[in-house]
Amino acid sequence: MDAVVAAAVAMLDADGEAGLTFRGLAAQLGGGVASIYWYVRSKDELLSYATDHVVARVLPTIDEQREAPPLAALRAISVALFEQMDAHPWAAAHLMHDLAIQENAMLFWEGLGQHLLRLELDDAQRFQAVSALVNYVVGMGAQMAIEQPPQPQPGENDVEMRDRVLDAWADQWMSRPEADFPFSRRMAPLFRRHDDFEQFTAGLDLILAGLERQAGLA
Amino acid sequence: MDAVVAAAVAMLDADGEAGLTFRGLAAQLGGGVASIYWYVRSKDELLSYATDHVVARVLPTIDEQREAPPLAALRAISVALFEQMDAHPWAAAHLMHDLAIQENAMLFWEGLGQHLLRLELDDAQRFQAVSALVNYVVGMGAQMAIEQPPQPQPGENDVEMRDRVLDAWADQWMSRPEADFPFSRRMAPLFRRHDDFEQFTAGLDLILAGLERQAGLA
DNA sequence: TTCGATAATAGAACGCTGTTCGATCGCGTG
DNA sequence: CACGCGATCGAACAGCGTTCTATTATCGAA
Repeated sequence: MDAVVAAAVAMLDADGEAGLTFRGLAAQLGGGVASIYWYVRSKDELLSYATDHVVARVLPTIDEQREAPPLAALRAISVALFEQMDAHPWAAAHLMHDLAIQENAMLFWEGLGQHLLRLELDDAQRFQAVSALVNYVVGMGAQMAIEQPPQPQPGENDVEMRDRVLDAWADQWMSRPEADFPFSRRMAPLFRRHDDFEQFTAGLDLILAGLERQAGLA
Repeated sequence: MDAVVAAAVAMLDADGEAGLTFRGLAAQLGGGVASIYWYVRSKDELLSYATDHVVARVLPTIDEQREAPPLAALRAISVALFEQMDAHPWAAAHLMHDLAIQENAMLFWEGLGQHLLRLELDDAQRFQAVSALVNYVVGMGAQMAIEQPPQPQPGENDVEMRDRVLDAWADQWMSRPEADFPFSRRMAPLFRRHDDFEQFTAGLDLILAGLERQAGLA
């Protein structure tokens, strides 16, 4: 079972979601197609297991942050999940889909929540806060995945592909008339050399700043 | 062409993404399958057109907010897009996928950005802010879509289905041991009667509060 | 009016996918 | 030894997106 999920994760990392097929997975495992169905009920379930498999790697961070100040802990845990989304771009789209399977996603949710219990908020605010944080992290991860399509041109390394994709986006912005798109044109050069991680933390800090104020700490 | 996209949107609204097939779409249009390929290059492209079709309905709001205070305008425009994601849950997953096709998504991005130009921020902060806002709205829309699966049980109206799905989630939380999941168990009753729109705006206001402070307004 | 180019449509087929079925294997227990 | 059960296998099914090639409709130029 672990072997099935591990092989699935490897295939997803290599070729994205379209690259994971039951036939390909069976071939990699040296077995038949139907065998996989003994372990999982469907491809959706397999994707849920695979996603939970990579989410497991944020659990140490959750543990480490147990004694940290609440806001710092929320930040560190969110960053840890984003790093996994960045390393496994296919995962964001399937996170939180089936909590009966995704035990680690449940632990992540709970891990954020426990730090919110330590802030001076009412329960509704806590619920909204954890929801906002989770959706921001997952949404950002999914968006970053779009910018990193798993189809590199032949004879092209990662950084070259990244430059090509970013240039294509920036060109989209620059191709619009200045009068109607002053903002997009102004942002194009920034986007061309933007850093995903930096952009993610900047938005995260906006949410945390709002939370800090709501908790009466700022 | 408009008829193709309109029919596709109708099918997507009815049965979700899995409910849109070229054969079904061709049957609804009273034509052959291959005819659709004269208008779109692939299903992805069709989904991009369909998504842009519903995004078009936020354009009036963007126009109305031209003279509003920047933060209020950012809020109103974001809310308008979320309302479309709520009405068309399939759309969130495809927003911003192909800006060459999704002209209205581009206008939405620009619409947010122009209000950020009116705040006292540097360009990097503006870029990060619009990115955070867009990803939050889209991410939240995608997450809400998960909670609203387009497969109602037979003989069940919308509110009954919603109750059933929400109860299933809340039961997931309540089924964990109290000692390990104090937060989840405490949130379960809130989730059972939570309102998507309220939850969305609460998180949005956190981001806007952080932005307000960053701009030196609070 | 006729003709030819081009926009648009149609049906049939291809290759691939997730999924299911029934038979079969390996192996520890009684 | 034989039984039962966890695990595997090959073959088949229905459906999908996509492509190919042939055919029709439309319309301006001669």
